[in-house]
Amino acid sequence: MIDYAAIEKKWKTHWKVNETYKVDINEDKPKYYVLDMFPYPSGAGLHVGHPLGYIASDIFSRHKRMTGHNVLHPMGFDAFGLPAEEYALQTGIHPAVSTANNMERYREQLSNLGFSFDWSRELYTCDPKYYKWTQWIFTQLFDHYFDYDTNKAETIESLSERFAQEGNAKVNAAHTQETIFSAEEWSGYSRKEQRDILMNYRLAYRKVGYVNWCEELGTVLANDQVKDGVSERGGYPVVRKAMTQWYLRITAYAERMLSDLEDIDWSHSLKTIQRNWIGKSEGCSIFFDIKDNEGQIEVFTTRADTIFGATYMVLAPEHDLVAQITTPEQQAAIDEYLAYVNARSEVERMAEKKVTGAFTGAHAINPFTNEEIPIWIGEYVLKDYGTGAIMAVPSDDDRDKTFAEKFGLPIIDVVDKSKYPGATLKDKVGIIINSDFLNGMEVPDAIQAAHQKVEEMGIGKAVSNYKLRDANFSRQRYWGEPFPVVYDEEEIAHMIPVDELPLELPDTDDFKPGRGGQSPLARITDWSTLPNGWTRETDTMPAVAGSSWYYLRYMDPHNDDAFVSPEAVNYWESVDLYVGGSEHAVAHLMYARFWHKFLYDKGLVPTNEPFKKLVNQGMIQGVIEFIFLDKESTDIKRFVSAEIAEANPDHDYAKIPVHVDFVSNYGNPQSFLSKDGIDQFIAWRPEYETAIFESPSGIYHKGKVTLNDGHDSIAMTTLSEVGKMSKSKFNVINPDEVTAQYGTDCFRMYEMFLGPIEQSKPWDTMGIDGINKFLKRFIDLYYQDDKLSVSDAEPTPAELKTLHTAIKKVNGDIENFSFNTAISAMMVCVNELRKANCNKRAILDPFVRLIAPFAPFISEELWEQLGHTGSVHHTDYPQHEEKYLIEANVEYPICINGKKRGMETFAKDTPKGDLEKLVVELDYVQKWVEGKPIRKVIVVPGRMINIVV
RNA sequence: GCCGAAGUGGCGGAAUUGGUAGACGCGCUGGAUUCAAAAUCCAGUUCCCUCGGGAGUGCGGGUUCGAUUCCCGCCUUCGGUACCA
Repeated sequence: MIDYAAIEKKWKTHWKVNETYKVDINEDKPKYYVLDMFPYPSGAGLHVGHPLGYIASDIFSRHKRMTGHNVLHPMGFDAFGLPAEEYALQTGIHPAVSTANNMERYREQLSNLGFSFDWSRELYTCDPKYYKWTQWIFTQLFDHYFDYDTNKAETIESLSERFAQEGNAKVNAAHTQETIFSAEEWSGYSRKEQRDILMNYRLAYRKVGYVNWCEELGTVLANDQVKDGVSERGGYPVVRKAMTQWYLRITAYAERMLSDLEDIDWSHSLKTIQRNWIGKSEGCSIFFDIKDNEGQIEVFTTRADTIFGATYMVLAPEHDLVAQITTPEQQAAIDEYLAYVNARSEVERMAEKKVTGAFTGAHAINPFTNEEIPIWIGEYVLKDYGTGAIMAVPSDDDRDKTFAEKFGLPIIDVVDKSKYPGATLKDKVGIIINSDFLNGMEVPDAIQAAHQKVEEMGIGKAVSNYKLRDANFSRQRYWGEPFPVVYDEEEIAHMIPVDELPLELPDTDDFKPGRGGQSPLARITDWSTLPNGWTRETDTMPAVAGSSWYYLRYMDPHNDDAFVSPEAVNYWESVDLYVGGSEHAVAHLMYARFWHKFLYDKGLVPTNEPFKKLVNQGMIQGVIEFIFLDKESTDIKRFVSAEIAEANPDHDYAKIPVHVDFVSNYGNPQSFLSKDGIDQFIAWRPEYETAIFESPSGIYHKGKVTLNDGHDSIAMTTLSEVGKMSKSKFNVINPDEVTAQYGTDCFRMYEMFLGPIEQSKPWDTMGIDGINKFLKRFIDLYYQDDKLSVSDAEPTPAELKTLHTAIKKVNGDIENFSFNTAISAMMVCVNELRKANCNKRAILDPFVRLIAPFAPFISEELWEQLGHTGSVHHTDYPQHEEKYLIEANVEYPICINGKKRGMETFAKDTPKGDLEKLVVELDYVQKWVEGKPIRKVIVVPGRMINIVV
């Protein structure tokens, strides 16, 4: 009997002392970079869901290593983040302390799972040595703009020189600059004015944005801290508050991020998510004149063909023109509406789609009809999409139609869809009517014709628009990277030079927000105010900052002179295989691609994309168990079991989650709370000490059980629902318990055996004993009467065939990330070797190496017992030899009209023609044919034979 | 609504290019061993059946000698996303 705990301890120490998994640049071997997504070290520790991807990537890494690659497989922590700060607010424990503790726990748990990380490369984002370079990359983004003509980032100095020579009219760059100026005007601007204009071109820039502001809590809230328009904590109202914040101009890279998706090996679904998120739409921008006003309204539309049906316009409530064009008579109505909009949070706006709006009193001129059309404002038009203004075509757009109907605005039909039954307003089909020169055209042609006309008239041009928005990069929080930014007396932003970085996060013990929703850093005035009167930026960066480039730092983690050395990055290039959850599809994976492309433009990295291949692992879900609280019970709380609640669907019950540790038959539909379970529940939730627990089996009250007839014990059945495994759902299963019982290797293989890696599935340990038995039988092959017993006899052809079949299958399956089938191939191998009583070294020696990536501890132990020195993980992976797989005979299934009727064995080299004749003469074939003519005999060599009658 | 993924025994799942449906494992049934149990081992296990067979991969069609696999139309579940002009 093998002592798993002892060998795990032994080899963990051995690997650490001997630096078994340490890796360095080695030009003699092909490199391979395998990366797991950066974990956030939460206080709850690892649960059984986390390791799923780590186990898969570890098996893959070990396999790559054993097939001659120099494998970089690092691990570290995404250590800045909101949970640690919230925890600090509740407990007073400094985020640096709780984060360090959590990381220690993670490190321990991860190394217990036998992962082959090179821990000498560990990094964490809250380390000043690391965030020095996060800050430095930010300063680089600040110093660059994106030029659409060169299609890459260029220095801001070169832009400044161009402005001095020719103004900005011809500059084709990503920007938020609203005015056009000449070279002369530029030279006439003050230093402050020039810097403000440059700010509108920088890749890291400041602008006014909106945050979820909660007055009562005095703080800014993240979207997921807001529920139904009120704060999750306390339920206080949340409004939108304007604040000047830092943004990253990710939109500049929209087109490149979209087209480069073609070249990377990511799942189809992930690419689609990113494509939709970037949301390219092709259309046309058109300027509308405003009656009695010099300004113009620019709109973006994909349906320029419907412009004859544009009977009014709508601006976003935040649109800059609103104040200018509102007439005195309408001022009150507009003010009232703006107040209403401001009181509504983003979330609320999305949740209830009410039709609201107000008339500005102003009119625009439809450039095609020359009609005056009213200008409204309405919250369904978004400031950040397109131009923040639309031409409304109520006859051909659902939202415009609802709006027009509510406010009594005119509707002109411009598209005849009678030829397209079933087409909705969204479909771009039909024949144009009531539209002058466009009449009679099909919609797609009319769109082209309208674009051409718009350009001829000089009132706009065909453009692409993207749904993607620039990234808000400011957080009014403590636990994040400080911006390397100081402001002078004119509020001009200056970057801190690299030799003065890192700008360290100042220490404090007060994590409450500063005044007016500022970051806690704003209260540390001796830090935020400099001796010369300049001030520091007091906001901090979001968690995505550190995770946007960490994969590069692993290549050269201790470098104080550069974010990564050219030598390291030219060797390791980029991540060959990235494994992680699809929940990062639009945040982390977008930002990292954006940063990488910027660094590529600067020549600082040799590749255009950071992650060549990406595999999404599924989630391991948990089962959440509930009992039902009668909402009408007030004095004495009354709980009922799941079947009582089900029987009374009209009664009002609250679903109360129960900690899964108390539940008997956990995970089964018949899960229940026994008397002990109820006792534990009450100990856990003392507020229910006096509650009554009612089930068909009896009643529990204050520790006493009254049983109903026919029952000998109480069972409160619980409702079982599959859901996310989460601390808040009380259904977290910790891997430590499983590994203690079965051993780490068993746990690793069981998680892989559950099914395809990309599929989500609920955790249950029902089948773990199958893996346990398999490992025992595997080890038993090597032992006789508790002693190692391996013979040097020649293996039989059958034994070699068994082994090489497994070798072939396992190699292929690992490459395909199909670990469940690789394991079953090894199971088949063990079963067959057992039947053959095989204990031959020539078979068992390769088998240890074959299983090594899956079961690193057991294999290492057996390898040593077999008398080898050196780690099994540094040996060569077995490769199959075709000669052992060749069979002299083939067993053919014999089918009549596609139905299998029997099996026949023929020599492998029997000619097709002979097979056809032999088969037809078989007794049972004759019986099935019953004299009917045989139309055809199909022989698929090595596969099957089909007789068609 | 839109986008994506997936529907196969009692359960997790397998079937590499259209070629033996249900590998492997769990569970269950029977047997061996045991005073007994656990553990272990052996055998069986898609469903129906008149023991000849018949049906069968979400449902309904189609292509094919042959379809879990390809095509058309639906249904269900899960995940993402949402006033995107």
